[in-house]
Amino acid sequence: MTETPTPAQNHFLGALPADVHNRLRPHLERVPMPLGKVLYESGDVLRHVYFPTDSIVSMLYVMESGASAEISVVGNEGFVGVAMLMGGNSTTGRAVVQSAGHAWRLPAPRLREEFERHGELQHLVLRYTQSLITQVAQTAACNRHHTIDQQLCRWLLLSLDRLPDNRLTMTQELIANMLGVRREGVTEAAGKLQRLGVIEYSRGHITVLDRPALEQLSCECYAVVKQETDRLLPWVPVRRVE
Amino acid sequence: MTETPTPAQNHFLGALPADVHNRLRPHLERVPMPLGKVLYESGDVLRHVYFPTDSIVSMLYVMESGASAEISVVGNEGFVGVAMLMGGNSTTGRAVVQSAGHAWRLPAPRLREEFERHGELQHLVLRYTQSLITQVAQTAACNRHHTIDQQLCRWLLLSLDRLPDNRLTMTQELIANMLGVRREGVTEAAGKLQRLGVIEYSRGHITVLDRPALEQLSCECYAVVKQETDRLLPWVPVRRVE
DNA sequence: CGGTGTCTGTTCGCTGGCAGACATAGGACC
DNA sequence: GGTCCTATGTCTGCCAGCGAACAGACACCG
Repeated sequence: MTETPTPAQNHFLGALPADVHNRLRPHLERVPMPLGKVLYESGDVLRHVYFPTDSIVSMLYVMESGASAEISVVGNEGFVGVAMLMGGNSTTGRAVVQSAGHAWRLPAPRLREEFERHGELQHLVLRYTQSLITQVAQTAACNRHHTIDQQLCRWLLLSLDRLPDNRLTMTQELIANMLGVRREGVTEAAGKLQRLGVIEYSRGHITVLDRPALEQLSCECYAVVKQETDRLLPWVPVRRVE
Repeated sequence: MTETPTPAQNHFLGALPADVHNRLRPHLERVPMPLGKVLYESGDVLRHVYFPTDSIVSMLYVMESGASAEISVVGNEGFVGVAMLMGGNSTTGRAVVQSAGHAWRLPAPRLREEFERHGELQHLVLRYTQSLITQVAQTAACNRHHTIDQQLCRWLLLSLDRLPDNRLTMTQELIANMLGVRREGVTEAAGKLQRLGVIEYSRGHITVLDRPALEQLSCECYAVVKQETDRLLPWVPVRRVE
């Protein structure tokens, strides 16, 4: 990402008509997204929305016991803060930066204003919301029925689709938190993938060597979500299989 | 339910301003909702939306393996077919009548027209959508971390809130499908509740005897969803604790 | 260069829930 | 009243994933 940063590096922003873009542009601010940064805590009022370019944000639910589970992932295909437009102004769950990078930040009232013009932006937001619901729902079913091995593959693929290359920076501990399983479980699953030559990793750096194999080993959930997302968000460039 | 049926028996319809109600009323048709009826199959184009009065509809995801999992529940607080308004026109997942009764049915285009007036109906729909997302997300986390025992309690409470009395008509087999677990698991969990005197059941008829106990035994997920739903849908009468 | 903290690998025992198989029992229907 | 079906109860393996504990190993920092 050495090119000049532009809002269009976020595909949602890139899909907006020129007039909408021009209205929002003055209020968009490029901000760094350091790993682990918490954008919203459960119950917070949403002051800004974030359009990631090369970063990834996870929505996490944290239970009373302290256990957590990832609900959905947001990368350069969408934005963080949908709840703000739905009338609730706040959200259950926590938004955490899961992969460091940058995002464009917009004050919540600016997005709301534009949403209430009932124009193209509203259509896009609603479609995006629908794709989010699909993702969350599939996660629910996946959590019920699939093994850690399968879910790890799904999760790697989801992340990969939102990153510029085939290398991820994240520890097994972090992945375990996202999947809502023990770190040891991830170690074991990742070990299998490593032995199969599908991935390679060391101390927080994962390189995907064989993406097709990953898709093979993943549960159906990845493909289901991807297909529905591509249908609902036709503006997101479909990633070539490497 | 011996009173004359009116649309307002569905609280969502009941919350609409008079003018909106008057526009929709001629197109509303009261239909029976027999147990097990499939309203939508995965991928179907949505032709109608359904506003349950005394019935309950479950959104199910069915996996390739045939295993299923309930994603969300809809009763007299909302309606089935949100996806139609979000721009996708179809859903992933299946909508099944989980508790027999009736609903008001509206042709999808009529609802869409009204939605696109950007008036009060749109606001209500968006808030309702937000509450659905919360429910689905909490289900995902619940599926990951909680036991069958806890989930059964949660599920009974969710159903109870949507029914006129404290009696449910549903077999353990059916509940197992909803929770995405084996029938034997439900038998065991229900047996415990029966022994504790919390419920009573025989051959598909469940009577809840001690609702507070049920809330005690349930995981936090019920309360979380309920609280957020009450916040987002203030028009739904809060049910007194019996 | 050595120390310290972070990340990863591995082990042991335990339990929740699965798979399958089968026994019983209340209703419904003839 | 008998027969059959559906709903429920229970059992025997079995395994994935948990909890806890610990050992090596790389990486950075002073």
